[in-house]
Amino acid sequence: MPELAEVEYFRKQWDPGLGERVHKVRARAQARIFRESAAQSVIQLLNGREMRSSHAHGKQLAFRFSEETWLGIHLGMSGRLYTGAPEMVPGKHEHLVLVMDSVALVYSDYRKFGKVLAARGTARDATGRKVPPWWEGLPPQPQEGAFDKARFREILRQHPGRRLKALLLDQDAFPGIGNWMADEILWQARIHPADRPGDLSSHKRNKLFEATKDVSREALRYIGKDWTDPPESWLFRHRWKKGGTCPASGKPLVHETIGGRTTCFCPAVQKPKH
DNA sequence: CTATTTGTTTATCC
DNA sequence: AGGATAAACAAATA
Repeated sequence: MPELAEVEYFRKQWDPGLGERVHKVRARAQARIFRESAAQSVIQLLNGREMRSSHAHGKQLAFRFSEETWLGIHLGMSGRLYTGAPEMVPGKHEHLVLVMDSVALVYSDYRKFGKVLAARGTARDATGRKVPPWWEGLPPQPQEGAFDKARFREILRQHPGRRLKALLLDQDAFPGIGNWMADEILWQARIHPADRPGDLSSHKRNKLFEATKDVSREALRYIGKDWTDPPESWLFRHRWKKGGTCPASGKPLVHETIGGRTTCFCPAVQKPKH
C-alpha cells in the first residue's frame, strides 16, 4: 500500500507518542519483520526511551528516541501504523506495539514484507538534519527542491535504455515513488510506460520532470495530509475501477505488465515512441 | 480453487 | 555492463 504519500500519512499517526516514554514493548518475536533487527534488540533499545521526533524519506520511516536511539520502519506492501489504548492486546498481525503513558503505538503488517530496524548513533543528511546511521547518503526526494532539473537529467543520463516505468520505481533514483504514482506521473506527462529516456524529446523530458514534482507534492497534500482522495482528473480515481476510462480521453484504460508490475495507462494519450 | 496485490531482493538469462 | 524476467517472501480479497 504505502508510497511516499501514504508513508507520510502513517508517520503522523504516531505523533501522539511524541514526548512520551516507552514503558513496555510488545513484540511478536517470530514475525518476519524482525529479520534484520531481532525483536530482543528492538525491545532492549527502546525500553525506557522517550520519543523525540519522526522522519520520512521515500518509503522509509525513522523515529528518534532519547539517547540517540532510532527505530526504522519500512512498511512493505501491507504495513500500517496507528495508535491504540495503552492496555490493548496485540492482534494476530500487530507485530510491534510501543506502550506509553497515554497511548500505544502499533505496527501492523499482515503480509510481513515490511521490516523494522533499531540502532543507536546519529548521522546527518545533506541539510544537516539528524538522521539514523543507515540513512547516510540517501538521494534527494522528488518533492524536494534538491531534486532539481540537474538531478533529473543525471538520472536519465545514467539510464538511457531503461523503460521509464521501471526507472520511476527505482528507489535510488525516485525514492518514494511506487506503482500507482509511477503510472500517474507517466499518464500526466502523456508518456508511454515502456518508452526509455533516450526516446524522449526535450519537451517530453520537461513534462516528465514537471509531472514528477506535481504528483509527488499533490499526493502529499491530499493523501499525506488525511488520506483525502486526489481529484477526479487524476488517473488514480479511475485505475482500479472495472471498466475504468481515461479522464482525459474517455477511452478505456489498459492494464499490462511493464517493468515487472501491473501498469495502467491510456494508449490513446500515451503513444509509444517505437 | 484460482488469480491478484500500492514492495524489495536475488538469481538467471540475454 | 546494463537490462529484463521470474521467483520468493505472506495473507487477504475477488
